Amino acid sequence: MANEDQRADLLWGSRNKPARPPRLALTVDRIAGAAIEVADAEGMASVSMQQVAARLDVTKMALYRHVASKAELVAVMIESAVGEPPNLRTVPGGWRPRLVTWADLMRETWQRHPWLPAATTGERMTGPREVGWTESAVAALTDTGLDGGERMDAVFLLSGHIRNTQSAETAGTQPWTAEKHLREILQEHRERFPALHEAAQSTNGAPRDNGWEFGLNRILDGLEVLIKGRRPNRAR
Amino acid sequence: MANEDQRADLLWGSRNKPARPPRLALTVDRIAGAAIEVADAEGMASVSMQQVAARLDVTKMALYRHVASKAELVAVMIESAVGEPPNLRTVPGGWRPRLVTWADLMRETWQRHPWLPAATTGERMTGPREVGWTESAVAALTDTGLDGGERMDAVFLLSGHIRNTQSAETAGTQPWTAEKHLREILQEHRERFPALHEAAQSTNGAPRDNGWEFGLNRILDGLEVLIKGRRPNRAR
DNA sequence: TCGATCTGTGTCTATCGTACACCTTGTGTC
DNA sequence: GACACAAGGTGTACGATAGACACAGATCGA
Repeated sequence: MANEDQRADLLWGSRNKPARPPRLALTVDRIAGAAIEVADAEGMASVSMQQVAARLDVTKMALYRHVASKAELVAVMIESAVGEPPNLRTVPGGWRPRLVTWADLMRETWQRHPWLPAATTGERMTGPREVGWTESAVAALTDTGLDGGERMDAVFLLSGHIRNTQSAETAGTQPWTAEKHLREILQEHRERFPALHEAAQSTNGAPRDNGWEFGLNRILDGLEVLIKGRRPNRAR
Repeated sequence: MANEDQRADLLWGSRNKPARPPRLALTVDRIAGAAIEVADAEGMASVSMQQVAARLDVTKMALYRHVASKAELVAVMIESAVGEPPNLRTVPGGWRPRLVTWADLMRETWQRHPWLPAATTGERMTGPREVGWTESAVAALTDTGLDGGERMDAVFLLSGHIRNTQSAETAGTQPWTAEKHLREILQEHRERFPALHEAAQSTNGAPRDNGWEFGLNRILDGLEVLIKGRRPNRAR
């Protein structure tokens, strides 16, 4: 009986709207994918269990069958979004071009998923891919004469710069990056902030990259000073 | 009658527990102060209208008589916590010692209020004191030959480093700063992350400052390279 | 065919920011 | 001195959040 109904449905139109839609099984990957879609489109703040569930046409509680908590979901999102860490051993020219390549790749990834900076803060679970990216960068500094702590500090410095420049979160941190609103305030109180006002004047029209190139070059120059000083014989 | 009761209270014990406690008037400053206390003690995540109100022995809705929104409250907290920006003109030795002084002062402030990094992210209202700190640093770079954009990028780079190293938020960003838990994972998968593992080995026991000194010196060295190249004649 | 095991649903609670209708209380005016 | 009014604090309500827990339907092995 029910069987016959189903057949009739199949014959007369249920192909477009099946009685029981052959819903794809919920999996961690599908959930993470939906969450990433939400985050890409509307930002990390919109990633709630309900939003993600709605996108999968499912109850929010269903997600908890596959994911222990929202924190775990975010962790899976991150691992999925960062992708496989790069292999820099094929990049010629030593540590500096390798770090530049690494930074560019990381920047690309973070631009593709602007929510990554916001998601990768605070105490959280860290996945193998994320650690792999760090491994890549630390490995690029192997022959530099820097000790372990210095190598890790250098990578932290560099990735921190990427975070700061890429993050929509920290973008509003400095007066000149913010809205016109703040520019107006600066204009209005220019006698109170003369150096800022003057600096802002002499930079109008310049293509702003949030200080990305500038900071990257400063950091690498600073590392180079240290590294050259560390192995004075084979310098260059 | 009621009057007599009150008098009796006054005579016989109400001095310790007055019938109507002479509650301090609610003011923006008192609210911000209470909020800062909560944030200092329990972190930014615990700063809710109810928590703050409870500390003042008042309903959460009472706060809205003095503050338009939570965002505004946070803005006032920040302005109050950062304090007056420093005057660096008295610091001798040129731009570099001035920036070091500025960075140290900023670091002190942020250590006193560990929630500041978390609070000063994202789109938000910026107050005059906060802008004043930036003004200080930009002013320190006046005679360096850097153009306006470069001066601002340099300050952004430096303050970003402070944010990254001071922030409890980004502290867990790198594998080695995190809990033993992650250290164990690193130990367990050491064949997968050889460079990280080796670097972690050769740094054990070293006093960790989250890369603060290292990054500061690299950034300043990098700036020095640029500045010296910018004014080759009066180099020093 | 009959359980057992998955997997998704529905209902519930606590907490969040905040809107809105009160009520109380101190103050200025007639 | 009575009274109206405004300022400031209270109580209730709403929608959104994360998540606990009991249940229902399907699927699969014995």
